[in-house]
Amino acid sequence: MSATYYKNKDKFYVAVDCIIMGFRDNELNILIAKRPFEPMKGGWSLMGGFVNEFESINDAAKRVVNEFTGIEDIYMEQVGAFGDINRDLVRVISIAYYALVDIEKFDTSLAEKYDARWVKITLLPELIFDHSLMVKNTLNLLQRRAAVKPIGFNLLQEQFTLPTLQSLYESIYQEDIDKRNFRKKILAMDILEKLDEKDKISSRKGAFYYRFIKEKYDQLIQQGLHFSI
Amino acid sequence: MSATYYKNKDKFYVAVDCIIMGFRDNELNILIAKRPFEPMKGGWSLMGGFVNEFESINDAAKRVVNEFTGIEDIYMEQVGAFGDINRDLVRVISIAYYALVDIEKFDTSLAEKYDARWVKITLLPELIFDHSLMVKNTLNLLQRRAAVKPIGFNLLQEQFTLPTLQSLYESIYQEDIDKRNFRKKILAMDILEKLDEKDKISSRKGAFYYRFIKEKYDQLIQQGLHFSI
DNA sequence: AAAATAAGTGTTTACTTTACACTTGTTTTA
DNA sequence: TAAAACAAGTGTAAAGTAAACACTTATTTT
Repeated sequence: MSATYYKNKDKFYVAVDCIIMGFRDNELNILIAKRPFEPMKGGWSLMGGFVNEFESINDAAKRVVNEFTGIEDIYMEQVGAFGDINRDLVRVISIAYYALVDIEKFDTSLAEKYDARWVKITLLPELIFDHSLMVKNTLNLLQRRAAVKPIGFNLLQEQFTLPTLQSLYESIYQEDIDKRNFRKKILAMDILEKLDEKDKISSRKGAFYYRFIKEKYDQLIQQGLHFSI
Repeated sequence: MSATYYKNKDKFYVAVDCIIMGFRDNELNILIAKRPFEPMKGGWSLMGGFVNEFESINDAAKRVVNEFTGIEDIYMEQVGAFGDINRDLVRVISIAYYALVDIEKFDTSLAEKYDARWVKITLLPELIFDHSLMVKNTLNLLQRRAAVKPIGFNLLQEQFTLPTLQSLYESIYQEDIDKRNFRKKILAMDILEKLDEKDKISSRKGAFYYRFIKEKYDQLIQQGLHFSI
């Protein structure tokens, strides 16, 4: 049986579609592009590509994100497989991944090359195929993840202020957070280091910069405690 | 570009692997089978099958679970796609789904046919390929889901006792739960109906049967409240 | 020098979770 | 037929967590 087992089975194109997220102007942004070919030419699309025979799907997703952003070492997580029939002219099974990137590291020359742009998650247009559903599921997943793992820092530069960090979480949860409660909670975990320098751009008084200290986080975990916002 | 776009892309066999869960003897059980063909012939495997060209991956998963259990109308959820290279002789990208079934509805004749058996989740042998990882991820997902959605009832018959329901959650979370706190919480939601009949088999005193009332749950949700264990 | 602006700071209250031990109903056994 | 065995069933108090809430401070602009 084994030799012939696969013989009459169908094969599929397998793609990865990436929900590439950045944080800018106090809001989550997603990189989308005008699709340059049929089907759905001209429609708004996530950044995607096909899986090659000799790479894992994780590697394919990393390759795609790197291709469209120029960024290496990206925090990514799989959202799931989407395989409704008729999602394309030719049937494609697509696996969605979200990626959290520091938008400052984005190679802007690639935006022109691929006709891509960062769009606030609250202002996303309708996307082609099931891409809008992928974004919806991603936000869901991100909300659950960001509550219990310090993944939000992947969206920020190494130094950030607490007001910025708070507005990041507000953008993820799409609701306001009390300033005092937020600071109390995040500082109580003792995973941030306060720096001497202040950000004087976004306020007159200036807000102190902080850094996320991975070692302190690891220590926290080792003590059986956990990150929680 | 469009016409030739797919031309030189690789195609893949796509399978679904199903983590079919039942509840028996106060423990979660998973249906596994001895693989009847190469590669990995004789190894313990989840129940799987290939996706056909003209069905969605969700439908493929439903078809597979029905094929191996005889059960229709199954609660299922996708766990994710697994696509490491070399997971098979011929490369297969597999999409894992978990299914929660009432083990009493299981067509036992199929167990013989497929050399399948229910194994306690705590006593699972090593499974082939990445199937053990799929089970691990499933338990993780199930723990998060069962905490906020009343999906556990899919594993029980229509009538069940509170001690049984509690041991179900204990098996999902793999930890003991306080009897009084558990009852308080589940009854406070007012989504169960107490019946007059008792289960006299598993204790001398007998435990009252309850039923899950979906209408009451829907009402709960409509009030902006939510299920939580 | 006053006004404007966002950063920064503690306490109280409400709610949720956890810990904890005895009584009840029924069957089995002596 | 009484006592022992067994799991079902029940309530309260303490601890911990989350939520609500308003003023002061540092700096720049006018």
